[in-house]
Amino acid sequence: MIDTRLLLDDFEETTRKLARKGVDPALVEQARDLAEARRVQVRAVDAARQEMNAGASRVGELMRESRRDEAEALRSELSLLRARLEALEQELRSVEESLDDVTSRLPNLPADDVPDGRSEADNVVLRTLGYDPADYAGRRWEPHWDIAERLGILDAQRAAKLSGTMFALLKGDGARLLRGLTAFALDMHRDSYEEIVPPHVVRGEVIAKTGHLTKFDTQAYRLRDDDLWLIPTGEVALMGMHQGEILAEAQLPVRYMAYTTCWRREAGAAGKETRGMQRLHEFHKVELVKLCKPEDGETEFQSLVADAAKPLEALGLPYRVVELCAGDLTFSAARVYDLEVYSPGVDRWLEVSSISLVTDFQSRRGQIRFRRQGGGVELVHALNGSGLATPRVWAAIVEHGLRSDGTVVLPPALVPYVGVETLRARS
RNA sequence: GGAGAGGUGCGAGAGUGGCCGAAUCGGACUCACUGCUAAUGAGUUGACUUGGGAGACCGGGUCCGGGGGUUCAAAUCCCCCCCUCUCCGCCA
Repeated sequence: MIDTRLLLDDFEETTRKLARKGVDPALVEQARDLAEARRVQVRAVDAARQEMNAGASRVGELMRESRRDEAEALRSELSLLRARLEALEQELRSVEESLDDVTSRLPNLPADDVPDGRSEADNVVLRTLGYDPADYAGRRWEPHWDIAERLGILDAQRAAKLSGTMFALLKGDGARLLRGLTAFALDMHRDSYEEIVPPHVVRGEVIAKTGHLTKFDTQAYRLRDDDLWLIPTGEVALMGMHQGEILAEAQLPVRYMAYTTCWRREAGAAGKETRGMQRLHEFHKVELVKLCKPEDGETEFQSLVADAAKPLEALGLPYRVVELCAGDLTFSAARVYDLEVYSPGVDRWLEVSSISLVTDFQSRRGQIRFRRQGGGVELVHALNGSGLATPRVWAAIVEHGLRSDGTVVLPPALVPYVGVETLRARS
């Protein structure tokens, strides 16, 4: 959530920034009015409580001095005051509820230099690496699902039998390729990120504070008999680790990575772009997250982008870096770069990593803070991004490695991890 | 899953209805002493919120695992939940 102080102290500017993200100014105004109403109500409640507290200690004094009659009289007086106080408190709660309801619909502010724009069409390609259209002319490319089925490393039929559409079942070298990819990515980042194996099932409270469980975000699967949820991304577990904590300045930046399974309901996503490994209810991913001081956010962001790109380069996959325009930014992000890998099989750029600078948006709800050396407590800034999302990278490797004889050559960097140089159909 | 014990500030730990945002010890920070470090002495040291002030700061309110309740008054009494530890059971 955003800082409600911004609504009160810097309303014009905040409205303008949120408008770039497509937020109706009327909603911002509504939030501001409620924030003001809350302050007024807080003052009223505090005044009543002050009176209450003074009266209560006066009763104590009178009792000690054995002035029973006076004490009794004051007690019944305070009894009435208490009723009034409770009414005021009730009103305050109701204002706070409305305020929370409205502010929970306000996204994070975009960073100032994020390009204007309304949709995906206005996103800016910052750089393209390793891609030459000429490389793909003059020969036939196949989508990975066809190649993989032929090689017997992906079995969509049986996955559907077990679990329905948008699930994958990998076999043989396909399974090994997945396992190799994750080990490869984890090794690549081992010096800068601490590897974590978190629980894959978390409390509703934890996931809610990461912003992945709102009225509008119903991606996560819930366990039927418990208030526990399957993580839609490792970010949820990693960001949840320090909720409610005040870290020492010297601990920052915190850099974690985790290889986890991710589960997403992907409601409404059925259809054409879900074939093969493009979009799954269950997939595997190495996630990177950082917590840092506010002033280090942009630097950490750029290095996170570089870190996320490193495996793609090492695997020799053509990719591009896209900066999302203000209107296309995700709800909690101030800045997002997407890494997209070119897929010759479908002739499209597929998002394999989305790197977000979340500033203090998540840490405010999660109360993840740090104490400055000289004193003073502040919210940490948070960043996250995929270090390697396996399904689409798996698919890209299969498509790019395709040779005319139907076999698939693996990138050399991966060979030690998979144990073979070529994926071929089992005879 | 069953039985018991317990959750208090940065840490340890006292407090069982008003004098408690909270003893004491430790840690950290500041100052003094000192060539430096150590030691010693003095002092400071929770978060959030609201009001005043340019600010240093000052006043009010809330918070003793979380949520309800009793009471003029709750860290303290009652109920529910969460967590930790010990023992038993089960188990990869």
